[in-house]
Amino acid sequence: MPRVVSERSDAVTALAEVFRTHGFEGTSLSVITAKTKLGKGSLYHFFPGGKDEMAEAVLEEIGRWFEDRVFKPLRDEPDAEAAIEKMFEEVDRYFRSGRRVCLVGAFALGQECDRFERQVRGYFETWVMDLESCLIRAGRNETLARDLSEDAVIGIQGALVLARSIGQSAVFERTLLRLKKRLLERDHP
Amino acid sequence: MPRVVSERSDAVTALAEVFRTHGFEGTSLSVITAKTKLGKGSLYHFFPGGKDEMAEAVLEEIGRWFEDRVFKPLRDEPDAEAAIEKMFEEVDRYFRSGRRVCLVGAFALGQECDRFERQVRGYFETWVMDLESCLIRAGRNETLARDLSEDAVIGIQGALVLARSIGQSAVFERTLLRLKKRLLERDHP
DNA sequence: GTCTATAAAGCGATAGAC
DNA sequence: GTCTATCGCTTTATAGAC
Repeated sequence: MPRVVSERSDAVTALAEVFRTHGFEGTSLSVITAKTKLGKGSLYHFFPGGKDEMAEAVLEEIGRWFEDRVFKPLRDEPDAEAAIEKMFEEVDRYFRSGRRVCLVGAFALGQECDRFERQVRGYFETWVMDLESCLIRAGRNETLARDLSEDAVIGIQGALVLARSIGQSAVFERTLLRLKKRLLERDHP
Repeated sequence: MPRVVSERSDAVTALAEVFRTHGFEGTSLSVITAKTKLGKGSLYHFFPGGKDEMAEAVLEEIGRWFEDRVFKPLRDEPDAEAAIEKMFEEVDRYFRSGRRVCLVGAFALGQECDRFERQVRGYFETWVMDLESCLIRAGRNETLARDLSEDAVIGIQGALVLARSIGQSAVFERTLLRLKKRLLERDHP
């Protein structure tokens, strides 16, 4: 049987899925060892700080993923509209059409919001800011860009809540389309 | 010193706040006894089913509150636009301008979504459906009404996530205004 | 109804052998 | 690096006195 984890970075990927599924408090070391096939010895070797350090590593990985695939393109891609299209593609893929939850969003609603304040706040602030700058580059005025970017990030997070609640990934897909249309509309009211 | 709780219904109100603050998994009996000033004996007298039954009672109370203050007016109030105005007022007050979290939304993002599937699904389905019927009563066509109502519920939930993340209740207020405007716009594109 | 005492299990974390 | 054993603590839940 192949090992699931052979280095720390593999562990982080597995941990992300566990935390997403069970939440921070609901994730016990025993479910972690079960899902990662790593004993406590190895876990504490990789993450001396225990569960907190594991969650921090996961948040860091998530932050890096979004930075590479979403935020940086929003800032740097010369074609602003292409960057927005790409954002929605990546988001849809990442959240598996709404069947996967946003760990940062889930943390935001719980006590984890205080425990990991820096990472949670950073994730959302960056997202809104970079989308805003992209919209400005696309020719929107600043007020509208701010409004639209906030609205889009809010819409994605809210859609994840609703899609999971009523068990329809169609809700998520529909919402992404609506948000994209709103962002790309040339002559917005 | 006055007792915080003297009947089951008082306990439920206190429990709601505890679950909202600590989440389901993060809420231990010790924090419950601390916040409700009720010993384990009384707790298990009121809720023989333990924590699960407590959370169920809380969800029921939340459902009833929204039914009375939000859902029923959306269905029955002759003046559809007044019902929508009322919805936003009640929502803003209930969520304390975004400083308070939606327990049902938080449950939706975690394992509690399976454990309390009926209540979580019911809450959101009712909300979307009743808002939809209200919009139709206000003269919207069915497709648009469906889209707008989903968009509004999503927006509220997403705004709660974002407001808590970046610590600004202004985000929540701004979003409510934007959503209300969108719902009440006479000639929507 | 509310209390105290207590059970049984699970928790995060550590130690030390290998 | 990974294992097993174990620590000390907290957890949910129950029992029985009052």
